[in-house]
Amino acid sequence: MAETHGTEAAGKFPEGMRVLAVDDNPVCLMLLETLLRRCKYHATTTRDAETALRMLRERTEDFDLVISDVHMLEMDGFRLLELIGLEMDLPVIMQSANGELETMMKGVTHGACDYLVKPVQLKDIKNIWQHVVRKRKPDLRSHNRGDNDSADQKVQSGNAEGGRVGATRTRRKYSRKKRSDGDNYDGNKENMEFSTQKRTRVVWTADLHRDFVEAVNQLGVDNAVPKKILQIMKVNYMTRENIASHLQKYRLYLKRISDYTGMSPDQFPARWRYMNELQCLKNYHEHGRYHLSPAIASSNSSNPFARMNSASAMGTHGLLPTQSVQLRNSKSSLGMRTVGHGGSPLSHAVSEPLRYSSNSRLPHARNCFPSGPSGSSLANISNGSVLDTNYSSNSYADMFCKKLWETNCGFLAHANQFSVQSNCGFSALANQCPEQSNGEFLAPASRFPVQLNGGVLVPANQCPVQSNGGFLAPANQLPVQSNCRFLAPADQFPVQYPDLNNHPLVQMNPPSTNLLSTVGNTHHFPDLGNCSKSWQTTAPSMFHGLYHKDGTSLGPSQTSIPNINQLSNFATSSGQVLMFGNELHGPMSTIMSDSTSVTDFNEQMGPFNIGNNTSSTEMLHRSFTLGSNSSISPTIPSDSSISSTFPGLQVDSFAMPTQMLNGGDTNGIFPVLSDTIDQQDIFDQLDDNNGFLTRTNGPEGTGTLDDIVAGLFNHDFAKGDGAVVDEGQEFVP
DNA sequence: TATCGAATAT
DNA sequence: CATATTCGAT
Repeated sequence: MAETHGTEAAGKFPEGMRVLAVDDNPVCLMLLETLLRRCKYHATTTRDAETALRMLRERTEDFDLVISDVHMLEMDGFRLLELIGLEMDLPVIMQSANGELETMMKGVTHGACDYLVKPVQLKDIKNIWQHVVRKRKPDLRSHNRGDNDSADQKVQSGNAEGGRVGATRTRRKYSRKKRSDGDNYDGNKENMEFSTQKRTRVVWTADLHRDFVEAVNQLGVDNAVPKKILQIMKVNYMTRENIASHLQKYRLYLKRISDYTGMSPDQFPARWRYMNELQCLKNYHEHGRYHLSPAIASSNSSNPFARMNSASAMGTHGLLPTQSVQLRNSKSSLGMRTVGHGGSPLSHAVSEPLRYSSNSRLPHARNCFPSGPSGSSLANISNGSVLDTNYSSNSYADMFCKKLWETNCGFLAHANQFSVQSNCGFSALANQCPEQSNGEFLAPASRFPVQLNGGVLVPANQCPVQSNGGFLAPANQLPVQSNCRFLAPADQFPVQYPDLNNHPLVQMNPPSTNLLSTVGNTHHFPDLGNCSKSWQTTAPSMFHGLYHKDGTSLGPSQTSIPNINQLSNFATSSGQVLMFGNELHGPMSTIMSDSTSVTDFNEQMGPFNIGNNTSSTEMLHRSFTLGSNSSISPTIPSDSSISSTFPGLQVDSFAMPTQMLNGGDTNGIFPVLSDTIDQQDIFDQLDDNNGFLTRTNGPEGTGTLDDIVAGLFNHDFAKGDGAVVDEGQEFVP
């Protein structure tokens, strides 16, 4: 059989193969080394396993294969074998003078790819390179199955899944379905039990998941079945079962989304874009401008709505309604989980939610709690600071958003409340809607939110001509919005509200840190050394109950929390919904390709990102770490993302609000002027955000935090009804 | 621990 | 194939 050597094919492999030889017997070791050299391998020798392990750990990639004696003083060869099997993916050959079958069996079942009986001879050593090849090219082995390759034989004979033994870690090592293979299952079972090699599982990386989602989209959610998905994905090491398992989880995830929104998953792009545009409008209203980025805006930068090509707009952050959390320790996620916000202080206080099915752990309201703006909570609100405490969760932010949309942004508004439409609204310009033979107009996708198919036929008589010559497309012409008009009256727009009348109790911990020293209403940050930055508080709170008696910030130790069950359906540990955006990437591509990158005020400005998980303590630390003026401060994260987004861009080492960096794609958030990031602008935004969160002198009902929180609790704090939350007390509205 | 993601069973 | 249960982690 012609062996393929993979990457070595071009070279002289196996010549120069790097072998680490371990034997505490110097004579044996020397003999082994000699043999290795004679085979033109590159041999490294050591007399103790500890050293070998250290060498391997430090530079795994410098070795191709390990030969170890079984009987050694300090560390048994089997132990070494085990550790190598666990930590790295190297072929290991055991050798000993003991030719007992039992010992050899132990070696092989513990993951050794070969077992040599001393005295080792040249012919034994000559062929060991095959183990390396096999290890590196797992798919070769399926072809090898049944081949009479001598080195193969030994390995395969003890294992039903010889074709997969020793596969790289991301590959399945064995599979029960192979039971029906016909060969000796009992023996295999034993091997499984004895095997000390890490059991390999498919790890769904973001990339894999993206491919998966693409495949699902390609097939259509309803038609997507594991087998077809697998075919499209073309991942040779995965089984249909792997896909099925993931699909199961993915469907549950989609279900959570639709439960949350009342929309089917494919309706999301519309909603999303709508939110985005509302945000844009809001920014425009408040600031009278859009932030166009000369560095990144393309030629048709006059289209202020076409900014779907930012990661934030794509949903990696920001515009997605923020989430409440199911409290638990953080873990990585593909975004398909119920939980979020790692390290919540409440994690110990909650129990596992009801499990209707083990893969669908539907969140129980009890496991969720709302919190305030980024890194803050009621405690922070109470003293007017926006500092971190241990509270973190997003559902307040969510409600906050909704309130703001309602009161400020016209989320539930009629079309005529979108004044910006007069120049750049949702209406399609007539000359961009080619008339069809049937008298209808084909609106370009970029003008309408959900035209996954590249356009929509808008009957002319349903598109009232606007003063600018555009047509206002009614939502019912937009395919995905079957149950609501795009510019619909409020009652037709399915905004999800939390059930504020149902308040399960949730334990809340008081903040564990108090980094602040308070001077007047300005907070200083002692941890920051010489840093002169301070955080101006802007608003005292009406929530007196949240003050500690001595005036320091204190959160409620127990309070009533609105039932936010509806909001708890998706969350990620970072407050981001990573895969969500990715999933939309495909459907959105039509829009994106016809879009212009526009830097708006970042998500911080609006309500959407308030629930960012980035603790503001951390943020402040980073933000106000003042670097030298000559280089990028290492404390600034995401430098690389900046520079990759803006090649050649000089980033001054100023205080960079981390949260902005985290808050989305730089395309979407950085005010970029003349190829430099405008520091002042960032701080302006930051200040504005802070003010936005905490101002008290806004128009009535326009979304001061107190207004909103009061609203959440159905309680008129403004009337001075007094504290409702106190330490150890239950809040009764 | 509780509870995840993936594997496996039904 | 869909759904439920189990498994192996952390």
